[in-house]
Amino acid sequence: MGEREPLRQVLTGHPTDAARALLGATLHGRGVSVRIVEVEAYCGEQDPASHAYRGRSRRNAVMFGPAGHLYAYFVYGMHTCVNVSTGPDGVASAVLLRAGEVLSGLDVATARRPTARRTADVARGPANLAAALGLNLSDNGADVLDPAAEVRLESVRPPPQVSSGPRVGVSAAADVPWRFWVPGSVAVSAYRRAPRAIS
DNA sequence: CGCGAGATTGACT
DNA sequence: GTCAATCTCGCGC
Repeated sequence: MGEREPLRQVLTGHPTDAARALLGATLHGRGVSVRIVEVEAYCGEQDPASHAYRGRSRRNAVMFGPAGHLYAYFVYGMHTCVNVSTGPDGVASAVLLRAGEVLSGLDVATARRPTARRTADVARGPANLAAALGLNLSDNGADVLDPAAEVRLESVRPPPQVSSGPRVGVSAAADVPWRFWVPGSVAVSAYRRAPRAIS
């Protein structure tokens, strides 16, 4: 994945390649910018852990669309998490944004995350990342590669190293190493196996 | 430090 | 009705 290749083109490829390309990228939005340091790939209809595994629905429709759009979903009755859609139009896949380091707007982000005790925790964890940026379900479908978008992604420089391992908290396909992170980042989530993981 | 449980709502079996 | 791509707090070692 060349640095000069437009981000949209990389995201239109396989979600695991897109996931690696998203590490180190900057997500700007609503007064806060974060450097993405942890993500997970979800391979749509081929992937039992993906929301799109059982086909298209109202909730997962964005996963079936073109790459570079936000797929925001609500879980556990209280949290919003965000993905970036990947793959060509018509093929479902996405990359979940799991953690970021706050680059600017720390005061705004901290106000949105009153329970975070340390700076590293402000955008650590998928629901916390979404909260820090002020993202919610109304952001579903937004094009983050549109330069005029309120929430936008900027490819900067890929990290020197990327680590991979099993995805966090998924109950299916628990052995697939489709979680990617920047080793050494303080904002990377602690790995936690799903309670009812199927290995 | 690790483990366990509660919170709380929408989507889908 | 069941389950969920989570977070936080409290307890025990």
